[in-house]
Amino acid sequence: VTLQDVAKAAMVSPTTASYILNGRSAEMRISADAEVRVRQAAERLGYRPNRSAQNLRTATTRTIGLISDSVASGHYANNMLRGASAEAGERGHLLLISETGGDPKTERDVLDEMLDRQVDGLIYATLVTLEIDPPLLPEVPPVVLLNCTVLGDTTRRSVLPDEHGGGRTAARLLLDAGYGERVDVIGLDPNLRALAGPARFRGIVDELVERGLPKPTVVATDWDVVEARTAVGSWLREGARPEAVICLNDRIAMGALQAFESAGLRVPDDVSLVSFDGSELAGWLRPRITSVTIPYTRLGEVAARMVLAPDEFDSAQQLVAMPVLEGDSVRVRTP
Amino acid sequence: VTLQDVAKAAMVSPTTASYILNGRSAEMRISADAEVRVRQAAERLGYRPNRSAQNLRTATTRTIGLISDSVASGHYANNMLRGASAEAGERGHLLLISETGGDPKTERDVLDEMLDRQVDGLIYATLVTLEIDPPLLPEVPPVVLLNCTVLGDTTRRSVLPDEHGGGRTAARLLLDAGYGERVDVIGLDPNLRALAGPARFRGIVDELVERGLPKPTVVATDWDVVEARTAVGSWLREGARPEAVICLNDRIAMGALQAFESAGLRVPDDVSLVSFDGSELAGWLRPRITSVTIPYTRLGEVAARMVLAPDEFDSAQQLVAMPVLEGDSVRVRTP
DNA sequence: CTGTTAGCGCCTTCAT
DNA sequence: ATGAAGGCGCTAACAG
Repeated sequence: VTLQDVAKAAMVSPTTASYILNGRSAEMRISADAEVRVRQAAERLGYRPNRSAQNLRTATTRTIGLISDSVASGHYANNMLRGASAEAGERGHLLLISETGGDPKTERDVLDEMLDRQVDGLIYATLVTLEIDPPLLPEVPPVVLLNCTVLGDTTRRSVLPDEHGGGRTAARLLLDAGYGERVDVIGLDPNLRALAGPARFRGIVDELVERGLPKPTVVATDWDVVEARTAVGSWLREGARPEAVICLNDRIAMGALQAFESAGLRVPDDVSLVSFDGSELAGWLRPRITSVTIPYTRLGEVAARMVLAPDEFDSAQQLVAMPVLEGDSVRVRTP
Repeated sequence: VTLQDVAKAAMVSPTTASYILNGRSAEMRISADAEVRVRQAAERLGYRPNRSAQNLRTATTRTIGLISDSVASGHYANNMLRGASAEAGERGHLLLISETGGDPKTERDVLDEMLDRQVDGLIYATLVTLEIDPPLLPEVPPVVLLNCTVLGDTTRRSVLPDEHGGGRTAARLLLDAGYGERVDVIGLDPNLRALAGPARFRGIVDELVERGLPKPTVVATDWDVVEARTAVGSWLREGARPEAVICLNDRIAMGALQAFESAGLRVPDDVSLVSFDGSELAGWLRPRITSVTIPYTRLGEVAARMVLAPDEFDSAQQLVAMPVLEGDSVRVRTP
């Protein structure tokens, strides 16, 4: 059942029907009578516009493409998808997704594929926050970088968690609880390509230093439960007596927790702990970990909004705040 | 740059160009000369077919829609997306996704939206394995149910993990290690709508009973770390002395582990443990948990394949085997 | 206020 | 072996 049919049934021309069904009857001053007839006919015949035809005609698809290295595989990052999808849906768009596995060739192919399909916008997302070398992204349709940024390019739109601010938050959490003389940071790994760790660390340092407090000591470890357990274990065996630690993510926190436990240290009684990510894991551990959350859903939402309504943003670079997920891993210090 | 342009540049008619570019030159016996000219022209001009036009003309979009209650939010289930996307990609299709949050109204809207867009197939996925009341799904395009099934409908295509077989596997894991007189199952929750628990349990029971072993005892608990910890805790306090337990999922295993530890029971020295899901969590725990894995990626792949190539399947109901993720939580019993 | 007309870019039957 | 012509369903000038 085509627009023609509806028009015929309502005894108007296709044009009139088109305008009415697209909610533009006002600007054409169409008779209320015709309007009703058309709407009823459409309803009665179960008319649905043919999107392919509309697409061809308008060179627009109400579709936004999301290319990712592996967003849909990450265990939390998928919330980015959810957020983006929801926001896109709000605005009458659907999400076309594809993963590249990080392979540049597939990346190009997928990109072309999406452009061929005339997506109205593109989100280029990475699982882990990082700096990328500019892939050959077009200027039209609008592209937004999600969870990544192009080194030194401030004009390219991008959405990132405010890791630095998150670092400050984490530090403040401990400072407010009375710790300050010494804060230990677990998990800085100089080898990682990811931006998150260093940014979080700088945030922590800045917060401490601004208050005239000493820089934190650092325990290096991979971002992995088992590695962290081992690293913290030997650190403790070397005689460390931490009172307040910041783990650079929840998996490290889990490993640290296990190590503390093995060493007879109790959280939060003997050592207070704060971490990052705000994953479900933080809530599963005992005690529940207080964690500075990566706002994945929000990131996705903002990215989609940025694609569909760039004008609603003043800056091309959007930092999304990292809220705190409260747990029971911080004890207020009583002197 | 349109097909016209290419044809003109190659000095052939659009028809000829079309046939060549669609790899159908053979069936039209087009001159090798023309073929080369067209291909070169296309290459030189950077010709890309207009998908919208093709869509309109062929009433086909090389697109498959994936509607889910919240797949993209689950912490592992997103691998379904990955699998589906990869398989679709293999076959030259892109995935159009949308979440409904389980709301029937949005569900209908999204469905219509996808049909309007002429998707070539649909996957209807649920995060948790369950039986659903038939939503108003069409017969065309082909629809495949992913991780869910319509009560009593055996014609409807669906893809599910073989939970029952997984239950057997879990039981066998323990039996092969020398346990058998008593196996305890933790996590059966009669209130849950999900199919997985009961199916896993039946698999376990069947395996035991077939070998003439007693039925397992059951500890009821929610599928949640904290609940499980509490439930197992009181179970132990009531005097239970388990030797071999099957946790109905990894989060329960985590809770149970914590409870065992609190009670001074060590895994696997004092009690052997097997669980389900095969999530990353299983590898993070100490000891690493041996877990019967939900093959999410595979499920997604199979679903996509089923949509695009139904003929490759003999049965409408596909059960995907649940492989074992080996951990260190089972000790071979020495009598 | 409404209808006529002309494509959007491609595929495909039919004629040559 | 190739070209001409029509139409997929819709929108938007332009006329009335």
